[in-house]
Amino acid sequence: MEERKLLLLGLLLSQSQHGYQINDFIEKNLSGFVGMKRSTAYSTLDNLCESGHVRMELEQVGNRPARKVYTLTDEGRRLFDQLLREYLVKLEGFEMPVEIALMYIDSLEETERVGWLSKRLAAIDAAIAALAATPPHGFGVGVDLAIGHRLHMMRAEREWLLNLL
Amino acid sequence: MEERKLLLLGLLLSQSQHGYQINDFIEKNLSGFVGMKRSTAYSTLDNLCESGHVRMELEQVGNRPARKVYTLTDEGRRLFDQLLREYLVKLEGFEMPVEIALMYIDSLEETERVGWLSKRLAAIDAAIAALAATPPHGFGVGVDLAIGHRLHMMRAEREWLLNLL
DNA sequence: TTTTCCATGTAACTCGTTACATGATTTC
DNA sequence: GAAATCATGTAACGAGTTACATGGAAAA
Repeated sequence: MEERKLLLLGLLLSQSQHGYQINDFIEKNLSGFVGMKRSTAYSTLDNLCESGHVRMELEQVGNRPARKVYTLTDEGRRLFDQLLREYLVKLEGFEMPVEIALMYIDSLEETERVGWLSKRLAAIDAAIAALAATPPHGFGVGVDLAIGHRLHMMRAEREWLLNLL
Repeated sequence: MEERKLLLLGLLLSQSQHGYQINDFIEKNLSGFVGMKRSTAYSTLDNLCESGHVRMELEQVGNRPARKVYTLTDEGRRLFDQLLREYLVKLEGFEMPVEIALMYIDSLEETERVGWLSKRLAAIDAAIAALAATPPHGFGVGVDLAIGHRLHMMRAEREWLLNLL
């Protein structure tokens, strides 16, 4: 959850926003990069509110369901600072499901082995192409940096696969 | 869960084993690579038993708690084959928590930014050294292949960090 | 007028971890 | 006699997803 919290707190750094707005931003600008679902954002925002890291105000527009506008509090800013540093050094995420499969790859025959690895290669190529095609957002240098990181890691896998094949 | 199932089914491929034995093997040979906890293994084995993918037999040795010896069934073998192929192509695990932090890295001042990134670099170096030092197990080519993959990915991050700094 | 967008949620479920509990046996 | 090892679990919790539910407003 802490990871999602960091994401949300960060999005509230620059401006107060309501839940839908945040989800919208994520979907339109970060989909394919961040995989947080709508309901998760809503309930994480609730939690942050309960813990006092964000403040919530209702905003009525016409006859629609009231918007819940969230604003970062001082404690929220402090939590952000802490989580940012924590995740910057935290070494997690290197475990990849594919590695479990690789452990047992010699239970496949040569031809099939090559076939599935090639399939993986094609999938990675597609993912790289998709991510590389997303335009820079002007949201900040950091986002492009983060996407650059992801691309670098995917290219590394690609290289590894090619070498194996 | 499917990922853990693949791991356990795979360990039962070569021979029937009881829970403690499996946990022991993982701890002694795969710790630092696979992060599955003991209770998780026990309950996953239970599930596999209920679903008929493994068969369980009790084995009494002296006065101790009976060993539960698990054996792969035909359906279990089929599940293994399916999961193996599935995870071989599945593109997941590229999301890394650090990337969320990277998105917001420009909220740190130059000096601190460099400091934390250097810390990460040191942590990665340590992790690489630890993993590279684990001896080959003779368990199968696959395990070394999987560890090689992990090492490759960690070195890729290291490279990326160095380039950034 | 039908579809899409706006804006929120809840309930049920899965997955996994943590901490706890038990009790015999072997080793120091 | 104390500590580590053998061998199993359960209960409670946390995090997240899925599917479902609502209902007005704008656009096609």
